[in-house]
Amino acid sequence: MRNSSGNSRPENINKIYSRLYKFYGPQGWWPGRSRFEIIVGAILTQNTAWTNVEKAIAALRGRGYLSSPAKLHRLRTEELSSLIRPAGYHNVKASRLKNFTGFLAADYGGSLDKLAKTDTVLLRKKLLEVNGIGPETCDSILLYAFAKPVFVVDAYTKRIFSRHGLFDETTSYEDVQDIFTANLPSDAAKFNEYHALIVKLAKDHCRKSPECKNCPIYGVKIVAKKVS
DNA sequence: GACCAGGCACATC
DNA sequence: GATGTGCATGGT
Repeated sequence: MRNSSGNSRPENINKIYSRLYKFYGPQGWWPGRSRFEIIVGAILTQNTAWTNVEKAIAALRGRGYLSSPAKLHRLRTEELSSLIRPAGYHNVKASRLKNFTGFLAADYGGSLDKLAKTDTVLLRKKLLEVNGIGPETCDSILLYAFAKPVFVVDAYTKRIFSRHGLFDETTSYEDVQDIFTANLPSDAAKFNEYHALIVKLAKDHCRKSPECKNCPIYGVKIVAKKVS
């Protein structure tokens, strides 16, 4: 059986980006009206379809709770949980949202501007210490809310690029991230678009049929220079 | 009615 | 360190 990781057409990570961008065009991520909305969305979308997240965001926005982190922080956890119910896992996510707003209040006086000025490496470390913020949520916040040049890895990235021979499916989050970072210019706009394009590709082709010949990277073996 | 969706924490071995 | 499990709703 011929699979899509066949070695007939080797291309590098940067070239795959160009190919996807030409095929799909700009994706306009992240869908959010403010930095805080993007952060809330990043937590709510954990293992959840975005259409469900939109309902929860709309409920919060309609009541003015997304106008400032402090406002959301003052909301009772039970009520917050009830408002975000459509996004699923509403009890854990309500706690996670309040963990973030609590962290912001305690360490940055509730100021997203102050947080934005923090050194990226330090900020990443601190965000990962917040219960409920793991690597993908953390990096989504850094990239999409604060335009930091951090590559976001998700289940789609692993599925697609392992299928095309770039790494083994069991490769860790950090190792996958290092491969992309080492093979692309450190450009937040490009990281933004690339991750969004991977999600688009996954939804468009690679979930239902890895053998789909209309896929823009069908039959391509993706290669990378070694991570030092 | 099964399966999946832009994860994460925690228990257990 | 690897593996298993709970968390939950809504679309296909």
